[in-house]
Amino acid sequence: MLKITLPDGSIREFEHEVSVLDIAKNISSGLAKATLAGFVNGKLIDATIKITEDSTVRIITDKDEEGLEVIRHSTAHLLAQAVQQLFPDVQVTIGPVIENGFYYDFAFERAFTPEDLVAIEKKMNNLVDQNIQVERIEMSREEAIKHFESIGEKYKVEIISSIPAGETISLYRQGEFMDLCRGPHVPSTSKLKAFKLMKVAGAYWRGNSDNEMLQRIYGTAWRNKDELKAYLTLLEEAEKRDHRKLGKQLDLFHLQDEAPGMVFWHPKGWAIWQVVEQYMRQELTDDGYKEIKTPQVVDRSLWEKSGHWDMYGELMFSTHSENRDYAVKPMNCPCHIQVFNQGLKSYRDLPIRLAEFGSCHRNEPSGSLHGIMRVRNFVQDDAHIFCTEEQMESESIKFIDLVFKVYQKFGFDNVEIKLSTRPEKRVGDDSLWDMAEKALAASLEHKGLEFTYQPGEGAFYGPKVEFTLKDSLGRGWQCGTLQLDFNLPTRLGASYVAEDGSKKVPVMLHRAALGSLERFIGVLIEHHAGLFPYWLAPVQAVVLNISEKQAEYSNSIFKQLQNKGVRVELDLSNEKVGYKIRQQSMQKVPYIIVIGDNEVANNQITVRKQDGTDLGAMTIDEFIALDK
RNA sequence: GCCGGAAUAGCUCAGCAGGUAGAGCAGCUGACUUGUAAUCAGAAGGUCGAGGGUUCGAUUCCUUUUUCCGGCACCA
Repeated sequence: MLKITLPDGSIREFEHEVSVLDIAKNISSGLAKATLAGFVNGKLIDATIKITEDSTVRIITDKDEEGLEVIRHSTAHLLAQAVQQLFPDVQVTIGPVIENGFYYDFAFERAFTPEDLVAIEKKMNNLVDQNIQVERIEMSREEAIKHFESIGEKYKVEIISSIPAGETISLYRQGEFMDLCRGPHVPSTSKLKAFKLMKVAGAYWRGNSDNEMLQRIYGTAWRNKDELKAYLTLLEEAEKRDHRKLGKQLDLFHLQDEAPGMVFWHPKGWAIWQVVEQYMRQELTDDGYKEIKTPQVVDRSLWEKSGHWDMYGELMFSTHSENRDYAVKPMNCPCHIQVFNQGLKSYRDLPIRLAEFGSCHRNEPSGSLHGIMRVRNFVQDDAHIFCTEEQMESESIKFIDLVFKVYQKFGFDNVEIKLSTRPEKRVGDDSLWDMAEKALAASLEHKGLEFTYQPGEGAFYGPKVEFTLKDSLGRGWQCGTLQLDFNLPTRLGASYVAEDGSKKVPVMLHRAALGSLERFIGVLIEHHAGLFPYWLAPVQAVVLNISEKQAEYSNSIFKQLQNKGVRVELDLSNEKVGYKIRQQSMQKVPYIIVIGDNEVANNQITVRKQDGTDLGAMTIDEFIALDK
């Protein structure tokens, strides 16, 4: 007798061992049809595996998140099967689930073409129609190795060899195709109903750039066609919001061949920049920071002392003059320590918070550049806080508060937090790392914030907290950072006189809320799809006349608005109103002010919002007082 | 940096298989003096990313190179 406990607490008894699928059949045929896998005693397993002991069972269908994962994973296998049928020379490697889909890496003598993708997808659909059963097989390590060696799959052999001894080696067979896999998988290929191959790309074997490059095929997979369609629509929406496209359309900035990864800001883009920078400057002042400015080009010896030359020498722009080597600063912190080091500091002076909107250059690998999101010349809302060990937690907390306040102001309220700990290549004693990692975790916990650890991802001088904000399309952008550093102050000789008269090394907090302003403005563009809120809009209003007769009055309105601090433009061009409104609407100007004979006669303005709402006639003061 | 793709007028894009380029919009000129998302007409606009090669002839083929795009790797 076998007792199966279901999520609602009910217990079903069976004479013989049963699979999740059997249990589902016992409940209803509809459920059986929808069954993809099962959650048995806390473990996700195949629907067809026999359960031999009393168990708690949850049946997984496509309604469950796990169900969708299983679908995606099985679609990756389907892809591999199709590829092997079409290209027998291909070796299969790995095919995991990723956000929104999956990929599979193949070793192939050439790259897949878009035409290949079409053929592969067709073959996949064909395999779905054949409704091939998916079967789990367990093997000993030796058998598995022998099997994959016999069919020339050397990557699989390598993977098996890296599976810890004692772990079960499982394979999945669908038709003639058999893949090494932990599972679980859908019971048959007919469960895979909505997928699409997206793109091909190169990817290093095992993610290591020393290894050979494989051919990766990306795909997306969903529960049904509607979900697939919704996802593809989302991608289209994202494409429309692309900051590179909008940057051109809205005349915000440009990039050109002569300065790869460095932005030419146009008046409108720079207007946004100024709003963002001035806002941050105000917040920093309110929070007790002092703004400074430090040199752009600094002698190599400083970077050697700081450790940057060793770590990042290759990625720094350097120059020389009169037998001296210089580097263009890739970050502000070593210079900030120089400012701190001027004059004797007492514990009474701490914390000292030094901020700088300093222009930094990093010679990022060519392939990593991306619009204004990843550039070689950037400015951060950067600051370094010098404090005592006692102060580091309260300073961290203070900064965390600032980050959330600032993000809120820009309209982001979904923030993810990660804590990156000591990397392999690092400077400083482990005892210092212990202390720093603990302090960061403690301040996050103090704020009651949830976070995940990223082991080994910290900076070479200290651990870091990363703040990733989610935009209106749900995409994540890592912007803010908080790093605790005991090392650079030591290396660069920073000290203060403690209460007992001894000299101590201050703790340094590296912190930025927005991160690179270039990147942050890129995120703002995509988040708002170019339709900036009034306070950020580069042009907040445009005054346009209906005919030449109102030119003079329009000009005086324009002047008055400008005097009241509105970023306003004037359009007196000899065009019809409809045309002018269309032009300004496409430029996404929040308010269009139309001036005709009526407005002149009544000393008023007529206001139209970007979305077409007509706010009617009003005075300038009424317009200024509008809740925007 | 690595794999793959791309580069044509200010912008968006055509240009079949080698015979020195075409559209729409913008810009310019003129007419019209306009009431809420495109008024009409005319003229003009290009070393086809850069260098080298094959060819009688190259935007087209080959090659080198730069930049961009999609990924990978990297991201102090």
